[in-house]
Amino acid sequence: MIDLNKTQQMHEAIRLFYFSYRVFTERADQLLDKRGLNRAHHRILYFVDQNSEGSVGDLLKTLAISKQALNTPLRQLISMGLVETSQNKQDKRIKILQLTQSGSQLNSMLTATQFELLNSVFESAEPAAENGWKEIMQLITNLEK
Amino acid sequence: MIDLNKTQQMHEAIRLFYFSYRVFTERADQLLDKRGLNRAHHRILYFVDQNSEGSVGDLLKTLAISKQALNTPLRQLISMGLVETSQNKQDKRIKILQLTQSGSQLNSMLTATQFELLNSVFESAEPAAENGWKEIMQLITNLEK
DNA sequence: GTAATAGGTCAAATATATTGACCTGTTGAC
DNA sequence: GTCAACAGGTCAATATATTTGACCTATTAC
Repeated sequence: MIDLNKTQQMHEAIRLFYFSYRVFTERADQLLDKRGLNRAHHRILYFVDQNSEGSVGDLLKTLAISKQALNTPLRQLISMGLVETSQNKQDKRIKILQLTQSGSQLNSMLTATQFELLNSVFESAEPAAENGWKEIMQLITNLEK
Repeated sequence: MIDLNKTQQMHEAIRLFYFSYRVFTERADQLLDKRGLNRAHHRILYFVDQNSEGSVGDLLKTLAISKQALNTPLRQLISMGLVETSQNKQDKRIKILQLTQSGSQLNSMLTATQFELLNSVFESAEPAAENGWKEIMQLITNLEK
């Protein structure tokens, strides 16, 4: 027998993924826009913060974009004094990326809006929901080849 | 006291959202690309299917884009015979959108890859995880103003 | 009869990303 | 020491997305 209910549930899950991601990024996008920045800049700030002292190549792998696509927003962040670079001592070809103090401050502000959103949702949900959500998201992430 | 652990967990949640969404859309994007279509076309197919006999205006509200941005991909789908239009009997200004048989077929194919992904993840996770995930996603979606 | 609505289109501007080609400087293998 | 490989950067051409603004046709509502 065809499980129509299951099909409906799956459609619901797909819709939830789409809308929730949109809501999730909305506030940070607005804040970025005020400074002439966009989601690409946010991702750079976020991952440079998370992988402090990482190289340009590391960032390219993480974001899975071309180096030309990274170049423009990264250069802007550097010239705005939000990201600073240094040289790897062992291998001088490698450029190390780090947030400056103001870069860190902006990143914290952006991230805070997403913190608050997740936090409020985790708190208003059933106690088990947070872990369930994380488990599912982790499993999906792990599917990446 | 500052809860560093909490901060780390929140960072982890943000990262999970980013990567899982990327993985989630990856396969469908590849299939679309083979036909010269993209995610925008997919969204149209998906929401026209979900809200069958909905109007152009309904679709615009759902997708939250400008009518000019909708126009091109929608026109392409119509000329490819994937979406068909008809007129609302009560109000002739309103154009009703529906998937054709081949539009429905393509949509099913695309959606199937996301079904399979979610299904396999829901099945390999703890039994409670699926509902937890849905609850969280629903709560986030409901935050939309 | 006139304003509002649903939908469509042209145009200009902007943004985003891609591929390809080529450059500098550094490292590592031999 | 030479030379290939690598990390990073840049120019150019192209494609694609998406926005705002202006304006158009039908149709409907008052």
